[in-house]
Amino acid sequence: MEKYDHKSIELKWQKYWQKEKLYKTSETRDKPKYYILDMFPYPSGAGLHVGHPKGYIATDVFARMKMMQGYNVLHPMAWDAFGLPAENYALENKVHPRQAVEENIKKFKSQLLKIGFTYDWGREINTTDPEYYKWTQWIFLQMFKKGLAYESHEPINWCPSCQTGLANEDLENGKCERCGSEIERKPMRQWVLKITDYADRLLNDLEKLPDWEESIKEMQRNWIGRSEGAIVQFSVIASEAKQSNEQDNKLEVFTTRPDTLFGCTYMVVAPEHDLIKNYELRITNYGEVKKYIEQAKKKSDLERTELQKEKTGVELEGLMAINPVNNEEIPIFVADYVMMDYGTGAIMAVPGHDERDWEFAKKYDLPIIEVLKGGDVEKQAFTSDGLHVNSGFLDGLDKKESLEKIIKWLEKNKVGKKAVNYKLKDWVFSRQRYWGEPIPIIHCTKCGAVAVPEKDLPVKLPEVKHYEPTGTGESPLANIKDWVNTKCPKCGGPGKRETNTMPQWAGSSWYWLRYIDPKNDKALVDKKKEKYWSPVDFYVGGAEHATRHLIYARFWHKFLFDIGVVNYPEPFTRLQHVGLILAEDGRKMSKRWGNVINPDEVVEKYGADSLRVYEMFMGPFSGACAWNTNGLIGARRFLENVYKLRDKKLYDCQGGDCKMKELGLPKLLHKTIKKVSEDIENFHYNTAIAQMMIFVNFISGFEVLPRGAFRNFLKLLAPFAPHFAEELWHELGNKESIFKEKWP
RNA sequence: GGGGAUAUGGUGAAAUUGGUAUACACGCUUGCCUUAGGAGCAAGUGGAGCAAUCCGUGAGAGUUCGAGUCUCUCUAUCCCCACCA
Repeated sequence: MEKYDHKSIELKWQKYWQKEKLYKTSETRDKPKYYILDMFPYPSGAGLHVGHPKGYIATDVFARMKMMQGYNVLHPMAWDAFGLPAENYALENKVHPRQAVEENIKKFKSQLLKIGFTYDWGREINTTDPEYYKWTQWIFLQMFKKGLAYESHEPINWCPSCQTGLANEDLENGKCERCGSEIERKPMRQWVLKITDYADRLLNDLEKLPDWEESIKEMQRNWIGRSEGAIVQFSVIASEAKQSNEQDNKLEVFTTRPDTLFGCTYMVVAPEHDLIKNYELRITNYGEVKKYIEQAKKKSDLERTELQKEKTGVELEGLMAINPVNNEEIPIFVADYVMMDYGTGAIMAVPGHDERDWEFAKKYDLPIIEVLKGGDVEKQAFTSDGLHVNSGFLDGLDKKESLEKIIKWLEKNKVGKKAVNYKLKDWVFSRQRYWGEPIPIIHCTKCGAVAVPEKDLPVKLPEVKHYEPTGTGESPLANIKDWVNTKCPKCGGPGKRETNTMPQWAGSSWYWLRYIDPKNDKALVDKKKEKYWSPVDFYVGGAEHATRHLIYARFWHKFLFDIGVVNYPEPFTRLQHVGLILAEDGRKMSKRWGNVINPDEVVEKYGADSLRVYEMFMGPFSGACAWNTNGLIGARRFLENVYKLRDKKLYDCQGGDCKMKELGLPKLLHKTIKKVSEDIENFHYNTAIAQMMIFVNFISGFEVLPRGAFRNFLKLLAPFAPHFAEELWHELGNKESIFKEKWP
């Protein structure tokens, strides 16, 4: 009895597959296609830990089954290598980011190669390759031409530690998602992408994605945050100007409940609101107001939201607003419980029916009017629905009727209109860092921001002596004078290059298209090839990308669809998220805790096939699960039990006459084939493996084994333990790869 | 505060349309064989009891001949968002 020697087996078949070019994607389009995609990794300095390959193994099992089922399979892998992690790693280790990325990719790739994936490495791409980011820049230019990329001077999120601006999506509880620093608001020039133009389509088209997990779709819906309501205009008057008939200004608010307008007894603006600056000379207590604003500014976003215990604010004395529905004069406050980010940065306060407004009104002794029946507004805000009272022409109506009526009234009197508001903000698209795609724009004093002509793409990232962030709000590129100074492509006069770079998410927002046609230098992707391969049939990756990468990716794809580059409006037909693998101690695997397990060691000691079987057997695929070395040994033991089957005497069933028929073997085999096939399709890998174990436990008890049953079993096992199955397959006397066989 | 998910042995977890709860694996117990280190093999393993038997899927109610599964209420944990107007 020979011992199962995983090392020689795995090496042997990896070489064989490479030699036979078994995983090269076919260029012919004569078979049905299946495009299965992993979220590609950042090649960080730490290398892979055993959690990373879980999703890759799952897609690999799936891809192998689809191959055997006769599909033309596209299963590629690449590197998302721009962005802060790579740059920070480079700074820490005092090497150039390009060099760091090269080394890290080498390391990652060697780790992946050992696990035996079906990746077609001929389609490997790298987002930092100029031939790749040429097209990232090209997409930006198309957006610029369509007015979807614009410059803004609005205050944005600034991370003082990473020294760069960030998008809303890059924050976590008011802190930098990457380094945990509290972010500041900083007004600065930024490139912004108008993702809000696509908000409705990004939301509505989720309905066309039945094979996306509901939880991910729900996260996207919440992130887009559509709410229907109305914009209402209030006139603002300054008491000193009353007689002089000074033209009044308007203060606009967004509300989902315009029907409660009769209950509005005061207004609040956010500390950053323009109204305050515009009325500086009319606000009689401007000093006090200014002091309050300064204090509010000092508080980070975090403090502003965390200190919910007591609301604060200051009245803008000398100003009054007119409630358009009853012409009542009401006071205006500045208070930091109103956020500049959401709606118009101002609210109409209805203290009878909103808890925050009620709390504020109680504190500052403001009138509370009941306009919905059903509660006691003296005791607390009544936030449920009720019939309207004290509401003039809305009295006696319910929510639906009164909303319709008030919106009609607002529109007729030109003091408001029906409106939709989104939580989604335009995508702040520039970073003041070195390691990113240069934004292909030239600034000219005469012509303004001018697109770099397409023939001059890519705008290559120049070499620079110091790529540390400057901290001045300018990227390190700004110091390279001979790169910055150039000619305006429009008028030929002196121009300066844009020195901001693109955010980390740019390169990953379209990469699945490049795999289809990786070497094309005439177009981003050949449209005929795209029509065949797109959309991605199955996309597997971490849930943490639900509201960033997956929204950005859908946005870019829809844009490319609109300008005719691609044939389909949605990029990913089916989406599945991977559950984390935690460390043995139940915590996240991290260098910090010293609990990281390197797949190289596992492969060395137990073999890639054991690793693959174990990770698929751990539990339901989308659930988090702690690593357990004993469980891994269990997987190895299963393979050893299969290995022992080699010692059994094989016999051929003649004309359906199987000696083991009475024992129920054919029935069990068919059940196993059915269960494994269905479970792979549904990503229930743990039960697929359990069923194979049942099969092996059963046949282990006999001295003989029907050859056909063993052949079929090996085919079922092959996607999970490819080297192992290939070895036993060839031992049976087969000359071709088991992956060229038909799935049972 | 809003949204989503989950809750079954010592552990990871199974259980078609409601139909023998705990498959498969880990761990543990006992024995055998060996005696250097991921050992192997055999038997056992939800709880209580000598036993027949009784009790068991977070808690409580309901529908049903029958509920882990369906309905309602509650509790706990996890994830996402959050002073969202």
